Amino acid sequence: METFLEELNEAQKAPVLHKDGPLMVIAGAGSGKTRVLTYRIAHLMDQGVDAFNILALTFTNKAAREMKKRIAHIVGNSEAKNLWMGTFHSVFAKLLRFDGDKLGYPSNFTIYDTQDSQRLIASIIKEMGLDKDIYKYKQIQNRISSYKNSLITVKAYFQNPELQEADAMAKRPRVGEIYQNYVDRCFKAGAMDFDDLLLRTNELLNRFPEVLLKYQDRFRYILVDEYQDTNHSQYLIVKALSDRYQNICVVGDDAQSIYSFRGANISNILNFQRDYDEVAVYRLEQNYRSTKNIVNAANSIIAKNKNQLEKVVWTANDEGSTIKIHRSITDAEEGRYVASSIFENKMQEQLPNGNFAVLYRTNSQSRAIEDALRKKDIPYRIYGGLSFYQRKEIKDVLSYLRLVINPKDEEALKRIINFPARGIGQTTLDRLTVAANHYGRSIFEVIENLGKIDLKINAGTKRKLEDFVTMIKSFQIMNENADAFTLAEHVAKKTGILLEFKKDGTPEGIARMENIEELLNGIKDFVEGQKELADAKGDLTEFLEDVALATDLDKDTGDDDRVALMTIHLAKGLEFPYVYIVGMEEDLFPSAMSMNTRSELEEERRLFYVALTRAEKQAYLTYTQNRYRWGKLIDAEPSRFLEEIDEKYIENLTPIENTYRFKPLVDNAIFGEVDKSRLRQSKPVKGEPPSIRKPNENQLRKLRKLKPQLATPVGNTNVVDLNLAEGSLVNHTRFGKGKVLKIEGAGNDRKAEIQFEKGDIKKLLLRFAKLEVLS
DNA sequence: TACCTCTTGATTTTT
DNA sequence: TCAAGAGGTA
Repeated sequence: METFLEELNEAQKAPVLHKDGPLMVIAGAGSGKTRVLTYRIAHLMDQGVDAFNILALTFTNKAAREMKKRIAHIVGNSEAKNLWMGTFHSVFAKLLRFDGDKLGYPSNFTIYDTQDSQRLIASIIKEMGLDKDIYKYKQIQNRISSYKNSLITVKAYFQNPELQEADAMAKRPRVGEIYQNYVDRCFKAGAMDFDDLLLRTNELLNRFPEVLLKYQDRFRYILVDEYQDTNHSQYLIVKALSDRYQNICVVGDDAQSIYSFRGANISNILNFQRDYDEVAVYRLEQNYRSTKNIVNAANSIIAKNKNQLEKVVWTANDEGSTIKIHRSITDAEEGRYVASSIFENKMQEQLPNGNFAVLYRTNSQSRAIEDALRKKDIPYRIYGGLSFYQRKEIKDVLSYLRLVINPKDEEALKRIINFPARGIGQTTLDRLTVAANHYGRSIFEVIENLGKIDLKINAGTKRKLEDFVTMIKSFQIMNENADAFTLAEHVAKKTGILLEFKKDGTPEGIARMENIEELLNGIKDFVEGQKELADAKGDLTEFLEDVALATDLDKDTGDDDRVALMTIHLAKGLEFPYVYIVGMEEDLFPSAMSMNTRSELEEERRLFYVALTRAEKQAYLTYTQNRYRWGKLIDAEPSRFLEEIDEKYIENLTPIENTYRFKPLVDNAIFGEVDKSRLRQSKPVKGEPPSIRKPNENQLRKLRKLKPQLATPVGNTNVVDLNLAEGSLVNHTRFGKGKVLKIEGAGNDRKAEIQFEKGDIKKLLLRFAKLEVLS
């Protein structure tokens, strides 16, 4: 039975065998921390601990699923199914479905995603008659979110003069009122936002000792993964639940704390030893993932940070090759470099696409990489960004389903009451909202009672509203007997939502229809999967909860073999033989928004550390000298992080002196490229990820207008053929007036050296430069 | 209600 | 630069 212990090294074995009392495992990157967690749980079960008494909190639901599978395999019975395992949000959502009624929530409460929250806040701001330029809904939402994560309730807010003053200073004295209204409206709608799932759990455990006791007694062993990324709210939940038995095991790496922007508090892990008595501390320092070169380079970077727990990560793996640094002229060229390098490595080593990952700081960087990979016919998949479930058509269908489960769900109702169009306009909706606020009821209830309320709504509209309610109610009746798939399919057809996109006939409409079909397939899979589980029925509530808390990583990727594109944040916990970290430039990475304080910069550095330590065999760092940002080509400087790596571990593929001797970009006349990617209707590959962009109606309209111009000879002739000579006076959109000193190169490579009046001498590629010839 | 144009913000990361 | 939303007009 215990043979599985032989698969661990001594350092790993110790925390696995530790039985009772608090323990902390400081696990360096790639040191097998998931392994320790998995085996610890298996060992506990093997020692006779009931799976029902174990709670494991992971960072993604996918991680939880995989761990469960692994544990089931190790212990060799079906007990693993009874483990409570998942993200904080999904575990406590489940808990609140049982006991949330004590706080006045229905068990079928809706989970509002960020977009729902923002829309609600926007409409509250509007209803309050506030200036939307001062009260920006996204900023307000952000504020409210951080209040909640710090357990600052509305009441606490109004008792805290400092907070109120801070908002008043920012010329937003009514933030508190917005907060109040927002909380009320969510409650009335039977909805919780992401932060509520944690906040309300805290409230529940604080206010109801018998509930606290019940769960303390149930969760005798608690394990928390990625403890460095927990926020205050999560910290308190863990503290409360573990208080009785003190069997708390946290695993993490302070060097990989990268979520402070959403309230994660690194001091949770730094102070763990102060928070609990007689903490056993274990360190996992041997890295099994990467080469010596990568491990050492990463160590040299993180050493620049001041605030950290002591540890030395080392590896017995091969030396490996140096980290390659590559410079390019533009972001498009950077993409091409990455694509051809992947292609080369693939061919030389005969590797599958799945061995490669491209990591970036911001989602918007994916575009240039995508274009290049597509050109080389290298299959890829983008993770994150606009996720499948956030797409308009998907949210629309889901909104109908949400309304079936919880008719009070205001945001869902507002989305679809007039989509597809059924003659219920904004004016009507406004009147309904006013009435709903007045009576303290939901909009749905107001419509149900139209006859009893005096509203300025004409008979025709009233009938349409009643029809709508009748339709939703018919779905509710159906939901009593049908499974989620049957119902969803019925809804998609009956509401006319499928037809709406079908008849639109544009490529965009077709793509949306296909997405809905994919959603239906997803629901089908889900229903079939759930039926196998003991505690699940495959009903709609379960599905909606799954969806609300799903991340892109959770979505089944299938078995197809693709290069992975994602942000560094999303890559945490993953590993790839070959990793390309692109956009190593100042203001991008480190981000311009995160260089104001030392701690922000240290977080960026930890982010770089995370990025680099994803690589097993080979890491590439690339940067460019010019990059399109905000629609403009801007100068970029190499990231300071490049200089922070010890020289021993790196190799510059593009020495400084070669700055302007790059190969001509013949295949990339700007217009040619943009144009082609827009015109071409990308054929959907099997299981094509939704993130591949298709032209939408707006783009097509523009394209139609553009066409005549594009019919003229290919290439940016009007620019390249500018009547430009040495001595010409020119005007540049950004740099102002200047005089041409020298012209060199030909075709796409043609460039001019210009002395600008402001004093700078710049060398500009003519096919990019926005120049007007003055003489 | 459909269609069009204009304005605005986005490019920091996400459960 | 691009996309989404707001607002105007027929």
